[in-house]
Parts: sequence; structure tokens; C-alpha cells
Amino acid sequence: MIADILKHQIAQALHNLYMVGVSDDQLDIEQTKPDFEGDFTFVVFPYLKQSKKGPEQTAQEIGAYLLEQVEEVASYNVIKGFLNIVVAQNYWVNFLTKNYNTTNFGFATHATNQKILVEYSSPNTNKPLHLGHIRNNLLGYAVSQILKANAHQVHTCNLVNDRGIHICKSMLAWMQYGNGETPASSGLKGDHLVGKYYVLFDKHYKAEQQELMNNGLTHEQAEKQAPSILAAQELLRKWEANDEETVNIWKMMNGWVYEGFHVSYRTLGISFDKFYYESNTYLLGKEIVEEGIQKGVFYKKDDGSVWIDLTEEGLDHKLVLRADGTSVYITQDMGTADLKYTDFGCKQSIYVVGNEQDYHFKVLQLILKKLGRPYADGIYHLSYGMVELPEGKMKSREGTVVDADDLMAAMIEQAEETTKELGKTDGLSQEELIELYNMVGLGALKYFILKVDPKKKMLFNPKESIDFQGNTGPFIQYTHARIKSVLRNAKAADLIMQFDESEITLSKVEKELLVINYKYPEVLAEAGKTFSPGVLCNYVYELAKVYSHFYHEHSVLKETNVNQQALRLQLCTLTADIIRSSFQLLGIQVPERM
RNA sequence: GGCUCAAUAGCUCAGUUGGAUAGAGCACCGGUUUUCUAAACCGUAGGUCCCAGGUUCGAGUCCUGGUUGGGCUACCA
Repeated sequence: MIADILKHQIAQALHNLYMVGVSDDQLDIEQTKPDFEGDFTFVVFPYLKQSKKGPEQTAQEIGAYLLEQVEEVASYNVIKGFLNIVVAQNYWVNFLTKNYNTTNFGFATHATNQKILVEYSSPNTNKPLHLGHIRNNLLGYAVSQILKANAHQVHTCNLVNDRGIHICKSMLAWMQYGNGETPASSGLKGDHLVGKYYVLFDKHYKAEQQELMNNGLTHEQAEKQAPSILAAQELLRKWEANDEETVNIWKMMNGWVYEGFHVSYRTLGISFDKFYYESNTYLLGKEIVEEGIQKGVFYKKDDGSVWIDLTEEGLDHKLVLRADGTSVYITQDMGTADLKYTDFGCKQSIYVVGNEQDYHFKVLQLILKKLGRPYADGIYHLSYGMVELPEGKMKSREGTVVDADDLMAAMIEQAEETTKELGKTDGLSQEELIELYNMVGLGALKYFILKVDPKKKMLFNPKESIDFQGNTGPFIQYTHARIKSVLRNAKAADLIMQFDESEITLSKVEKELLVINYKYPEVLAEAGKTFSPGVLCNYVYELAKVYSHFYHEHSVLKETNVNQQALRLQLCTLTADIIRSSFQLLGIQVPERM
């Protein structure tokens, strides 16, 4: 990387000229702002005390040194304390020629020995997926793909929350009001059918609460005493006692949900290496509690409940086992963490879970650290903000959610409509068209979600459909399709891609496009280091924008200088491949035509 | 109350490790196609970067205090 060379040489210059001792990575050079001439900028202000000279003179001296010592440096200019360095054209051009034909340019090539487990999705089985789950799924998928591209050994898993009071609520309502309704008899997708009964339960539960409150109970009392909730709790007890009828209904209804989830996951284009089920893991962790007591990490109260004191860490006392000896959430999470480590041996693991669990994961990691688990330091909670509607938070119980299946279908439909309006797809078969509508519709949705910084909450307004213009997935897909069109035409005309470097001159836009291509490996590494699909989104948007600008400024096919034309073809080839590969990492496909 | 995350253009969002005059898209207004795909391109307009201090050559970015909003603070998961 040229930036590293420059840093090294600047460090040398500082040392030789002013006896300043700094290491290469303490130095900071940045990309020159577009209004100025140059490729990289070094800010000299921090070194004036040691140079004992003014900013301009210091910058001039370093610039002269670089020009002398570094063959890639073509020239430099100084504005105040800013040293702008111009890198020689042939450096950029050589880079292009060397890399334009590399598939998956930018992916790390040396396998690391880092094994990483990404846990994501983790749905409850009492209701269908909604927009919030889509964010989780897309983030988890994209992050795992990005880490793979950084040559890490990545595994993925999905811990399905298939047991508990919420499932019992759906089961109870189905038993009471369902009349044996099934997905087949109702024509409803399995997860939607079960979700319907979850909402129905809540409706009756609310009505009962109201009645109790009318009879003088407080809201809190009513919540606890309503017949529905008591029945649901009783059902949970039966489930835990392995009551045959209860377990059979539970299996049947969960089966419906899994069929539904399977369809949604397939549409979303995501998959997992392994599924864990809480019904298998919820009893884990009790031995760890025992171990913790012996190690003095936990302490037991007189009533038998077990706690950990985290006041030194600025938190409070946290329960890890109930007085009756049963697990709480964190107990099973400790057990599951051990289980996952046994299964995969990953010292680094990422939990893609909403930010409402920030506190929980902080506690979990602290506990595992105190227990001396080798994987504890490698736990990273990829915490993301809620997707909100203009009216506020989505609530499954109250039915105020944007359903994942509905939304995906709507996006695909909108893609079809827009595509037909534009009428540029003559010659595509029906299958190809359907594939295209899927690509574009889901591309719009996925990009819309992934471009936002995960830790921020995001707003989705169902009344304003997701755009297909501007900073969107379809714009970038469209850019790809256009490049491919150029390349098809070039191939048909038997144009060559080799050129004589001395015969070409890079225009401003060509240079800009080349440099942004050049940056892809760094961006990919950055996205991997920070687990940020958004970094990749912003980059590829910028790339598509610069390409579009280039496309309007220069013709490829009509260029008469064959050398210049070949250079542009190389630029097109590399740009298209970067769009394809970065979108692939985001879980978005790109069309050849649209 | 405590902890925690956020606040940037009318709206949705970028803004790298502190660096030059704060950036996109949408919406609005105007322009560009006999020329490789107009889902594009170019331009106009739009800002108290929540507020007040501090740190320094320099702060949207770091620190302190405050305001507003979200989340957590369950022997629920």
C-alpha cells in the first residue's frame, strides 16, 4: 500500500530533518480533499515544535525529501501546514493492470487462524418474523460474510427460543379457539397462523384484565390474576413436566413455525451452520453455577439463591440461580456459551442481539471472564437499535408490526412495477424476470437496512415506500448492469484490454475512479475489524456514484485512442467486480441487465 | 434515582485516528438523451452539527456539566 510507504518515508524525513522519533503507525496521512491537488495529505502542525520552523517551511522540506527519496511521488504542494503529495500516474495504472482481472479483488488471501462464531436471528417461535428480525438477520449474515472475506474461519448459528411462556400463550389460544385449524386447513403460512393465536391470546388477556380492574383490582393484580395468564403458566408447568399432550401440541405448532421460518429465510437468502434450541439448552449452566461458587465468583444467600457481586465493575448484584434451584436467562446463556465453545472452539464469538440486552451481555461477559473462560475476552455483542415506525416501537402482541414476509413481497412487487414501467428488459425470459424482481426488490430492502449504523435506531415509514433512486440498492445494481452492458458490447466488438501506459493520460474522473477501486481492500478490512456492513455500503455507493460520473464524462466504446479505451475497459471490469463482490457480502445479488 | 446509547439540512442518513470551506440521497426548483441502459448525470436552494463550558495550533469528532429521546435497571426471556 502506497500509504504505508509514504508514512514510512515521512517518519524517516522527520527523523533525518528534525530528529523526531515517531513510528510509522503513529503517523497520520489522509486522502487529499477533492478541492486540492494531490492524493495524500500530511498535516505538519503537530511537529512544528520539534522542527522549530514555520508550517509552510516544514511541509516544504518534508515534501522535498519525499520527492527525492520515493519514486512513486511525482510532485507535492503545500498549503499552510498541509503537505499534499501527488503519486505518479504509473503507480495507479500499474495497480489497475495487475488487479483488474482478479476475481474477488480485495478479499484477504492469507487465511488467518482466527475462528469466529456468529450467532444471529434467534427468533421466538410464537410469531412470524418482522422488520426488526430482518435487521438482525441481514446484519448477522453480512457480518459473517465480511469476516469470511477477511479470511477468518467463520461459523454461524441460530439459537431458537422455542420454549417459554410466550409459546404457551399461542398454544393456549389455539387450544381454546382454534377448532383444530392448521396451515393446510387455513391456507396460512405456519408462523403466521401461530402468530395469529398469539395476538388472539393477548386480546382475551387484555379483556380479562379490564374486567378485573372494573371489579376493583389494580392493573398489576389484574395482570397476575387473569385466567388466561394463569392457564398459560399452568401449560408451561405441564410442558416442563413433559406432559405428553402438551409436548405434542408444542411440537406440532413449532413445526408449523419452522416451516414458515424456512420460507422467510430462503427468501432473505440466509442460512446457518447450526441450530440450537432453547428447549435443549435451558437447563444448562447449573454446573457452572456450582463451579462459580467453589471458585468464589458467586455467593449463595440464605434462601438458597445464588448471586454475583458486580459492584466493583460499576454494576450491581445479579442473580444467577433462583432460590428454588431453577435457571434464569443468564444461567442458560453461560451454559450455552460453554456448549458453543465445545462445538466450534471459537475464541471469538459475536452475538447479534438488540440493544435492549446491552446490560445482559455486559454481565454475561464479566461472569465468563471471572470464571476464566478462554473465550470470554472474544465475546462481542453486536448491538443494534430498534427499527421504529413513525408511531413508535413495533409490538407483535398488538399487531403493530411490519411483517417480514409482507414487506419482502411488497418490495418485489414494487420492483416488478418499476421495471415494467421502464421497459428495458426485452428478451429476458419469465424466469429471468422473476429473478430480477427478487434481486431488485430485496436489494432495495437490504441496502436500506444495512447502510444504517447498527447501533443507531432507525425509522421505517411504511407509507413512504423504500426508494429505488439515489443512495439505494437498485442504483448500485443498475450501475453494475450498465457496466456489464458496456463490457458485453466491448466483447462483441473484440476490443482489447491491454494498453501502452505511455500512450494514456488519466483524466480527473478516471483517476478518481481508479483510486476508489484501489481503496477497496482497506475498506473491506475496516468493515471486518469493526463488524460494519454500513462501511461497505457507503463505500460501494461512492464507487457507483463516481462510476456514473465517469460514464457520463467519457465514452468507452467510442474512444478513438485504443490505449485509453483499454484502460477504461479495465476500469469497468474492476469496478463491476467490486460492486458484485461487495454486494455479495451484503447478501445482495446484482443483475447483468435491468 | 442509577447505568447506558443516541441527537448533524424539511425528511432519511454519511462524516475514518481531532485537520483545510460540514457531505449524500429524498422532497423542491431548473437543466442534460439522433452518442456505451435517464433506476443516470449536472446545477440552484437548504446548517446555531441539541445547549453551555473546557482541552489545543485546530473540535461535528475528545473531556465536564446540562437538555431532549430510546433502552436497561425482574427470582421474565
